[in-house]
Amino acid sequence: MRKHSTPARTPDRLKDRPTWLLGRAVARSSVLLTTGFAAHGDGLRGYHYRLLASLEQWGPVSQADLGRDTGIDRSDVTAALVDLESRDFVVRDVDPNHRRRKIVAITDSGSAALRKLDEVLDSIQEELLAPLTPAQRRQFAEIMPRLGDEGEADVSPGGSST
Amino acid sequence: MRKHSTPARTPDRLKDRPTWLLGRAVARSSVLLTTGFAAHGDGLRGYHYRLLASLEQWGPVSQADLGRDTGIDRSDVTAALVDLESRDFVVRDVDPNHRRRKIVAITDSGSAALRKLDEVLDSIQEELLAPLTPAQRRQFAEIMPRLGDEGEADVSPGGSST
DNA sequence: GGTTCAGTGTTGGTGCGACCAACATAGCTG
DNA sequence: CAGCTATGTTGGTCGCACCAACACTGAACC
Repeated sequence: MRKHSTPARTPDRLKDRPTWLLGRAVARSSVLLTTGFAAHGDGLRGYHYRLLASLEQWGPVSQADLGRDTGIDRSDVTAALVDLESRDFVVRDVDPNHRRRKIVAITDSGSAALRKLDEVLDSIQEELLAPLTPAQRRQFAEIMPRLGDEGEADVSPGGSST
Repeated sequence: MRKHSTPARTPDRLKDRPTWLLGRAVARSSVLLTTGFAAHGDGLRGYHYRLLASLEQWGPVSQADLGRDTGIDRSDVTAALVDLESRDFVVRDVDPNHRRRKIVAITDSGSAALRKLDEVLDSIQEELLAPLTPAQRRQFAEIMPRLGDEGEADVSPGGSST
């Protein structure tokens, strides 16, 4: 486990700012995620989960499409897939029609790994929302999508997600 | 401006998970922050703001204490302070009682920069919360601190904050 | 009074998520 | 065929968070 990071005291100009609040919440979320993944995730990380989830739900696609679907850069997709392939969670075959293209498909053991990660993630959600009342959880579920969406949203740096 | 990242479509197992929702929200928040800072922030980043804010509010402290206050690692504090000092936003003097220690203090131009950043940040908050009704904003303000706090919270990786 | 010991500032790493640029190659379209 | 676009890959960058090691200081212990 890491050390701390939680500030001993937060300046007034910071402590009520929504961006700060969001950052704090995601910090806790990230702790839960990374420690959970480290403990039961078999060395897999956020990118891996997102890729597997996308493949499981929509079936085989080219790497470029996979990247567009998941919002992950082509180069990062490549790297993560190499990893997943070496674990036999995924197979990549050259598209016979488009010989430059590679069609990626999830394997049975990939699906199994996905389901295992699902359980890990589910327990993390519980832990994350523990401080909230049922009513607050409902409010959370209604508010958050609005903050994330934003019609012409077109960019995105920091957030780790998963 | 960057390119995208927003997934074209999100797998079902992901799209309602609180950790995912949080990640999406913080992604948008981060976009606003980095573009805002890039445009009017004079090359300053989150760490800089946090350090200046802490110094402004609680006055001169040693670097180690600064780190503990802000939750920023000693080594990162050093790097950020070197930066701030070169901009004359901060002065560092050797503590006469503890000659190994350096007392950091914010300068007038540092305070001015802080206030300028405050304005940038304020407008970002507005933009971030734009999709919410006044009632939802109140709920947000009540819910988020609970998610971030968490009594024995002790760790923290990912989240960018600010 | 000398020897441990904790704390301080620095340097140089690591990891993760998100990005960008460039390249060789494969298919089209003109 | 030339020119263009798309694909997978390699190899970078940046921000934030973190860790290890070092030289040094001051204080506590014996």
